[in-house]
Amino acid sequence: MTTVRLGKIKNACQNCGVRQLCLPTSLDGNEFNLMDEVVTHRFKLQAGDHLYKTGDEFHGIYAVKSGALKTSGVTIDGREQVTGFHLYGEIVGLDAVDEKIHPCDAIALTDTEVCHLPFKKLREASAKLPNLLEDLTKIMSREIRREEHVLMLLGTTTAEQRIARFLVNLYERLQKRGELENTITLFMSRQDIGNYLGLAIETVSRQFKSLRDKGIINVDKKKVEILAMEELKTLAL
Amino acid sequence: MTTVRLGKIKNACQNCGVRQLCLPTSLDGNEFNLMDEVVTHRFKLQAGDHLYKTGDEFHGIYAVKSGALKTSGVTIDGREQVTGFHLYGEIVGLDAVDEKIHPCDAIALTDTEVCHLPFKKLREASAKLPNLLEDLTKIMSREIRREEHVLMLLGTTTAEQRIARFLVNLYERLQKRGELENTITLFMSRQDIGNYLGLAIETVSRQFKSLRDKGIINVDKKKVEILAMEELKTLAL
DNA sequence: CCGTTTTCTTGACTTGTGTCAATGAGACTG
DNA sequence: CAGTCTCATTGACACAAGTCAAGAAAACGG
Repeated sequence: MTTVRLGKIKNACQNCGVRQLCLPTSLDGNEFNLMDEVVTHRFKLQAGDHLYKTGDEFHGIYAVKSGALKTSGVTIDGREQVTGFHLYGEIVGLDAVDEKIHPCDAIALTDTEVCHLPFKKLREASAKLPNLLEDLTKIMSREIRREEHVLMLLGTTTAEQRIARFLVNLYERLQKRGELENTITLFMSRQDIGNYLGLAIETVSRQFKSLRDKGIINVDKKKVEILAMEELKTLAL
Repeated sequence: MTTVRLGKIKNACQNCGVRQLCLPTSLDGNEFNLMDEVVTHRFKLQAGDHLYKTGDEFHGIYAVKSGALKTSGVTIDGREQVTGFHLYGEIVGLDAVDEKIHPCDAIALTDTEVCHLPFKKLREASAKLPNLLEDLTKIMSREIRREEHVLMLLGTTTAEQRIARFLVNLYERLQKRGELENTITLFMSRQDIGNYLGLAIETVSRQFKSLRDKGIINVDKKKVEILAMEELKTLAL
């Protein structure tokens, strides 16, 4: 549970350009050389490690290269609230650009590799590279939409709907990354799922059981096999 | 209930620079002249008018100059879900930058004035003006944080907490705009509030009544007078 | 390897909040 | 002004999901 301090790990990042970040990049050719200046460090986190903590000074955003992270804030009354799960190919830290202080924790859920992108450099490079600027705004826009999506998910819905939507969403995100198996691995705990979906941990457990009883999924520990995707999607409606 | 089409209203926007947008602007002097090129139109909406609808092509973002808007999407199962209320001084439309299509509706809650900021121009100007670029990223970052805040609000909390937090948040936003009265005007319906907070309209009604019985607020139609702010904040915890 | 701790599951019970239904209060219209 | 609509309030009731509690199953650590 150690916070990774920047600068400690100084191994240069070779294969860490925009293209490999799974960003909606439109960069080509020489521009990549410039981009590589932006990416400074690539380093590893173990499950439970903090990438940053609430209140930490903001130095830049992070591209998740492998593994997964959760971001969670602390509500006014002191409870944890998970605000998102971030798979590889996604970006974390965009919520800190404004105030220059991280408003939430980012914690690795499993062994995870991230690339650090100093935001100042990114901005400077964006001024020279129109395409990069476009990418940057798109990435931020996408993050805004992602959160809106979660908001929609949390509106007045049943526990079953939330769990179903959660599974479908996770499946689709993994599918986009080329993972076509029907079995998805939950890297997060039941606690995290419940917290994220606004449900008690027991409810999460019961819903998994209920879906299993209906023959829609198969749950074994952190492995969830989707047996009837169409039915699952119907429940998600 | 008419959608305002761009281009129909072509009156140039005089007092619509960044400074007046209540943005965290750091622009000075001549740069403003460039900025004024970015702002194209300023126009009025009546209560119920759509600024844009889900699926509309994205032409730019909008700065709310007066009044208030709600943004709401349609969930997979066809229900409306309010994702935010936007007071004057705030920006709407940032969630469309990525896909170039508006993922939600933006509807005026009262008579509202907005400025249209073509995003392409904004981006082009940002490449020349480092400060503008900084502002743009900050604004987007702030929007991301705003939504995270709503997420935290919707996590496992009671109806009373949600209503209390909603009122405190609204009060503080109005206060930042220099409105120091203890009476706030809800420009949105109970329906919208309930939808936004994930509560049934009846529950909203009952919670208002309950807070009134406790002597914490005074409700008369859309006017909410806060009698005991400290107690309200305690309930919000 | 066994003891300890954490995480997950399952059951019994309670309660907050949604649903249904009826009524009241304004706002708008002809 | 009565008639129609929409919006808000209030009450009665049911049920989904939270809480409490106990036990099972992994994970961890020496």
